[in-house]
Amino acid sequence: MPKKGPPRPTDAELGILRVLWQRGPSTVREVQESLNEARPTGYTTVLKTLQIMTEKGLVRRDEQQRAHVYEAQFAQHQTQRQIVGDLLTRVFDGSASNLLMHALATKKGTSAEELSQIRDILDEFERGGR
Amino acid sequence: MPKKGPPRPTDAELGILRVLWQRGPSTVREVQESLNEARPTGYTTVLKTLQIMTEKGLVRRDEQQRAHVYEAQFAQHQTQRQIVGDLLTRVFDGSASNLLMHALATKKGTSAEELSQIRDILDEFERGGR
DNA sequence: AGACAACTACGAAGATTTTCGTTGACACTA
DNA sequence: TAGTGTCAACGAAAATCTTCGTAGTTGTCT
Repeated sequence: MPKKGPPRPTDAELGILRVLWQRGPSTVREVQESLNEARPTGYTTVLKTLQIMTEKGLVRRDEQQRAHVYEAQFAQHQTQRQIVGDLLTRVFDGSASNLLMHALATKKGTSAEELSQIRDILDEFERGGR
Repeated sequence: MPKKGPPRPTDAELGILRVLWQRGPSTVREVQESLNEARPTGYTTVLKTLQIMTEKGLVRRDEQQRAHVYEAQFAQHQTQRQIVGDLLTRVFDGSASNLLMHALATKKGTSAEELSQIRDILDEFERGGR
């Protein structure tokens, strides 16, 4: 059986996904203008990437309107989970504690709030864990 | 000033780095045989990648012996930190708690040991933190 | 209808990544 | 010294990623 998950998005694709997650379903123009604020990006560049992403199944396309509307196929948290899972095995030998340690190390200014938030996650995971 | 950090290793490069971190300084042959166990990889493929990695500064090469000896330029934890830092900003908007949450979610079978280990890290980070 | 603007589709170029075949150098051995 | 095996170097092919120019279509305005 072809049991295939979605491919890992590339850097450019991830940039587009972030826009779609933030804005919701959007036209090419809207995505392009959003990306343009951070970094100059041509219209056809965004269009082409979105077409490829459609082929890959990373986004869905609604062709009802003249300007097609694109929407992320997977929720942000799903994609985040996939990417982290991949990283966990490829870079950290599956050790979540190792991962966290390095994550904290990169952020000198981790707030107390964030730390207690992490503890909450641990508590919940321990309790309901399964 | 050209203040440039090392480039993010590609997938194939990361596979080689993992071998070098595990084995220590190694010849092309040794790396190739090690990689071969997990996935068939040609000798010249490994050699070429190591040459490119040398150009990029990801590995150092000792040409004293006939069979050159390669060594990772950066310690494993340095590279791990770099990769996580990159991921944190590109995928998680800098939220370490978010990152951890998704990391735990991918691993159903996170052991109690691992959880307490994470707590230890938090404690230490909070104490010595900054 | 004619002109104009916005859009999609197509193709291709340039860059990077990954793989491998071939060549020539070097060392060991019979 | 001739033969055999191992090695680095080189180039190139295949795949993927990223960008963009061009063409053709559709909708709108006058």
